[in-house]
Amino acid sequence: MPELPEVQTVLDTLELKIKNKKIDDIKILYKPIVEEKESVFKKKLIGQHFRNFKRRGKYLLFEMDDITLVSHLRMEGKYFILDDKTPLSKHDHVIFYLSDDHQLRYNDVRKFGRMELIEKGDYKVFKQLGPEPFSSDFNLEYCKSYLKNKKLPIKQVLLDQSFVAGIGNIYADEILFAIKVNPKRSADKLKDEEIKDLIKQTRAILNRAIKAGGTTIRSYTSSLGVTGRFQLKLKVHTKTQCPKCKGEIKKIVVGGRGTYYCPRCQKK
DNA sequence: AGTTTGACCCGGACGC
DNA sequence: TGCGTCCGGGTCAAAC
Repeated sequence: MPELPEVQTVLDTLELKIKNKKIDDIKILYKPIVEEKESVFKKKLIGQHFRNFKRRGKYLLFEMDDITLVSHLRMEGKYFILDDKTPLSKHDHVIFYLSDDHQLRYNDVRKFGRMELIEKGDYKVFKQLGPEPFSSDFNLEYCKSYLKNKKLPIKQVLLDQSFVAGIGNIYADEILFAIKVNPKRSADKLKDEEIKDLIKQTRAILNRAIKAGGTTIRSYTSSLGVTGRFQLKLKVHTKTQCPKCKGEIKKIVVGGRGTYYCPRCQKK
């Protein structure tokens, strides 16, 4: 499940591979992935070059000459850059034929990913998104006022993209472990010091993961696809033993999501 | 009106 | 081998 760091890694890898490449043709094999009508999508993108590569939350933004292609990988979306001779694989859904005999292929086992076109600079599709974790908008005042009357478990709030953009299930667990807060703690019960730490650790963990993603870029192979699979060493998520107290890591369900935490280190 | 919950989209993995 | 259930990111509708 790509979260902010993986999306950033995918973006950086694609920038390295296809910047300024032109789209000659497009094939859509599974229509619901693309929000636009196929004819509109093709008409607006064919002939355009990949100029700039940006990210907002977990969304990839490909700025073309006249329009921006927005892509969300959801659970398992991947991009592959392959030459024309490579046979299609089972879950390839959208093919961009590039002008250099290569293809950018969107592959998605679950078919949950989505693509859409927006006019350049028209960010109203992101109006529900909260601040970027690295931006100055994600600060103590903002967090305090957002969390003030929230009775939901803090884990659930971390996953809410309107609070802060880009955090998913894995990093939410890691962040809460880092700040020693129980995932079920009511969001309004975090102390100022803990909120401060939440901001700090969120940035630290995402930064470390992005750095680890750099490894992914260097070791990129076309057959594995541009998945941005992170290399960051996890401390709680999917673990059984706490690296701090050596106690047992528990798995529970919070807000319908599998949640790992250490009952001894993370206070309710 | 604002907040919270739940269904939905899909197919691989897993249990029986 | 086969069937049923679970999982999950984001969206949207329904319920509170």
